[in-house]
Amino acid sequence: MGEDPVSTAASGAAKGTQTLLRGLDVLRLVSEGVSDAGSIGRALGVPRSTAHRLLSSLVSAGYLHHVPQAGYLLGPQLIFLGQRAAEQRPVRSLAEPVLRELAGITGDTVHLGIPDGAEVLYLDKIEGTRGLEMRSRPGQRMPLALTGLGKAMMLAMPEDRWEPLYRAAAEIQARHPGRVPPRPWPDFRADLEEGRARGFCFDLEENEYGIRCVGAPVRDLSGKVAAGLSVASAVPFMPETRLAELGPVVAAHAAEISRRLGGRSE
Amino acid sequence: MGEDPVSTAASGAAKGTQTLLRGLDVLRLVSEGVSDAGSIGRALGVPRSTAHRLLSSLVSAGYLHHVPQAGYLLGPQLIFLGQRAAEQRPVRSLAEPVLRELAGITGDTVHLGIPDGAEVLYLDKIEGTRGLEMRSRPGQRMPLALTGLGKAMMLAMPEDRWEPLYRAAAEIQARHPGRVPPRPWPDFRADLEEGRARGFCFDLEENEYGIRCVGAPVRDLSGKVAAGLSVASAVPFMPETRLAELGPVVAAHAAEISRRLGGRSE
DNA sequence: TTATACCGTCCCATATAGTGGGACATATGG
DNA sequence: CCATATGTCCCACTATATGGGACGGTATAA
Repeated sequence: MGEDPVSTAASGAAKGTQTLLRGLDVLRLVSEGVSDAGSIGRALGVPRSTAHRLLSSLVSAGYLHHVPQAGYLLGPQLIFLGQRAAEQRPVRSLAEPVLRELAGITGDTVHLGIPDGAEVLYLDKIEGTRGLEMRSRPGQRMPLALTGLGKAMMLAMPEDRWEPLYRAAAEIQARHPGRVPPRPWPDFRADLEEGRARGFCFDLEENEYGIRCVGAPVRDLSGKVAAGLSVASAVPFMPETRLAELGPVVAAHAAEISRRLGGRSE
Repeated sequence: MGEDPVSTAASGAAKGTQTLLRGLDVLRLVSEGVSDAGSIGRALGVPRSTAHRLLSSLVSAGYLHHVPQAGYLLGPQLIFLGQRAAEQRPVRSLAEPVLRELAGITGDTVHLGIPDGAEVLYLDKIEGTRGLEMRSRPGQRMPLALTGLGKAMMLAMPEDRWEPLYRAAAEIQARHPGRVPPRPWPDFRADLEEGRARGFCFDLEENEYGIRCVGAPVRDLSGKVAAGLSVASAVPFMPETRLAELGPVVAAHAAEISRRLGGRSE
């Protein structure tokens, strides 16, 4: 049938193992709240019969949970694997206590991410105590140039990578009509250069209206960028003066994580 | 070929969809640190060729990450789904702020779990500030009768379920030589009865040497058990006097979660 | 209340889709 | 330097997933 071009986003014909990929797509659908065999079959373009078989297998393996007259939910095995996946990135475990301390000091939401191609991959998120909720989640991806976190990492990259990353981001943003358009390249570049000089950068509602943040890069012992760190909050909590005093604090915590990365490798 | 009987443990012939189940087994193996196609094929009883095809598919779907000359790691998609899986349990989101407060007050590690058959499923864990690390993880399972958290939930169950749960736990424990053997049934039962009268229960190094904890059950609006809550720490931080004063605090927080469950259903 | 639509579950003939043996290039270690 | 091991690719074979359909139970509509 017709494929909606928005679904699996990137690569179209991922080769190999149809059954496995279908099963994984079932997980994705359930994570989006589709919770009965009929709808899942429809979304996948397969008969209910097939969808049901996949669902049963996933349930029996603990990847899904089936609540009799309610539907399917993501299962405990995914909670477990998700935890493990996060732990397998050494940066994440090393950084966690530092993030927690920073969240405690500032009261705001703290993010940790690593660069992955032209995107930032969110690895951890410590909620602030102001009770406001951000859309970001660990495991999520965003173009590097569009977030404070991503820009923080760009500060520690060679300058010749800036423009391609900016272009990639602008292109993606252009495909989503509702989004905030990125600022012009010269401004963007100037902003990054200022940031590099200071050691930290700002995001003044560029990514999301109403949210401001301060970020700084984490480097490994060779000096290359290993991760990024940001503190985010709603505009009323983030006046210019606070942004300015938060900068060095964030940079210091990023440096502390860098220091810890120097220890053991495992 | 010969199957080692320890591998997939529980259910033998899970019917249906071999390919999918194999793929999921690959995820499990990678989570255990097996990180190359050869070993994975061997552990699964399939040729490298097949293992490689599964691995590639999982990589292309973002469930695994492949580091060229190092091996396979759990991928970002699992971090994302794990997060979602935890959020899809309403208890977890409702309880989190309460857990955090309790962790703040006590300085110790706080666990949240729900009953799942004869086991407790850990849903959330807030680390204490004493810097000691416990083996428990969200997504993990343990027999109900062997943990403070599990016993807390048993307090809110009908008495006729106590003995079968105790037996199930004892049986499992018997299969693991190194573990602490459970106390005799009459003692266990008496302990639970005292606990029910008080509204909270203790775990005095029954599950793990050196760890003591205090737990209390969370009930839904119909009065049935919905979850359990426990505060755990090392013996030096948990003298008898502290256990006694912690009890009512834990019970009060459990009650607060129960109250919050009364709100909306979604 | 009765009627209807939908869901979960199971079965089975068909051919599609996964399988696994093997070959090749590249990288690691002795 | 050679030996070992890993990622990658190919292709004939058949084991395996597929999907049409039927049945019983449950919620929603009439």
